[in-house]
Amino acid sequence: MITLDTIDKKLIGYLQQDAKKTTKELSFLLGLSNTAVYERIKKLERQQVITNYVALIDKEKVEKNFMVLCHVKLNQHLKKNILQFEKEILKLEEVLECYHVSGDYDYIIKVFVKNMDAYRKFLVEKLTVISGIGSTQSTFVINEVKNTTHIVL
Amino acid sequence: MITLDTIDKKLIGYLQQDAKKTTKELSFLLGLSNTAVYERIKKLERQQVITNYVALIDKEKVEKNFMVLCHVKLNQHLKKNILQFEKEILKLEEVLECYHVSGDYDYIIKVFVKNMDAYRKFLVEKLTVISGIGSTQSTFVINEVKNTTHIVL
DNA sequence: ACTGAAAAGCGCATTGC
DNA sequence: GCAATGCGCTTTTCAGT
Repeated sequence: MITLDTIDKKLIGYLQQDAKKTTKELSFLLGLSNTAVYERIKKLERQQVITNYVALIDKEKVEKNFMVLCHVKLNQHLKKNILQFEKEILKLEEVLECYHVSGDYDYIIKVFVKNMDAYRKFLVEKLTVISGIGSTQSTFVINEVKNTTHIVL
Repeated sequence: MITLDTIDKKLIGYLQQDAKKTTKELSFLLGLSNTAVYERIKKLERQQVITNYVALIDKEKVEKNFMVLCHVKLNQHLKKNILQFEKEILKLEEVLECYHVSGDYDYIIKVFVKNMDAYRKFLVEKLTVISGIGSTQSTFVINEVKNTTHIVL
């Protein structure tokens, strides 16, 4: 079992906000030595608490700011259909997230495309061609109020 | 208007996968010199195409892997209610994402907590105390099939 | 805009406290 | 478990094309 003390949690918090912070800066913020901070980061990486470091981009600036939450229902809950659907979804680059959920629908997927036309194309050419899909229902995002990757511990 | 050429798009792709890649590695991958890559990255940062660099963590390892998609309906669509709700949501650390959406509900929020008990507490103590909220409907995530921050250009 | 080389700063490993 | 040293690499700058 992994146990994180207060300093680890603070450290993870800082790195979730800015991965480019140097150990020097972090050691100042945490009131620790350079080496201590370095060892803690390496440990968190080794334990796979920190999985990776990524650049985040502005979706508007790259014209991928048309976002849709699409509810998907399979027509039969056969293991074969489930595995097939999940395998195909992983391949679709327009789908950033996919969750198997409780309730009326089986999956909720988050899709990013350029505009409505691109979405229509995605729907007819990529999503609904997956075998086993019963129905879909698209919920369009009018405004992104909040979107962060920062999990507060 | 920002225009990105093929090299920029490739570069953004690499950095979205691994922000720790050195300019040396990138220059090899892109077939450019160190400085050329460096200048392109700096330009993308200046243009705010790349907004920031973050560490991603394993939600299971930090015990925040109980995820709920909660649909929220306001009782009246007054500008006052909307602004109030959006302001309060920004403050809730359990809410990582919030979208104003079309359809039967007004907002969909993505919530990360430890377990069902923590979610119940979040619901009664933090979410439903926001004035103007009409109703909520919680959709529980059974399994995370896909979750990436990588937008393919 | 790209190249190449040279300076400044940081990461990383090691030593000793 | 922390401070200090030193090497190597990376980032950053600069002159030149």
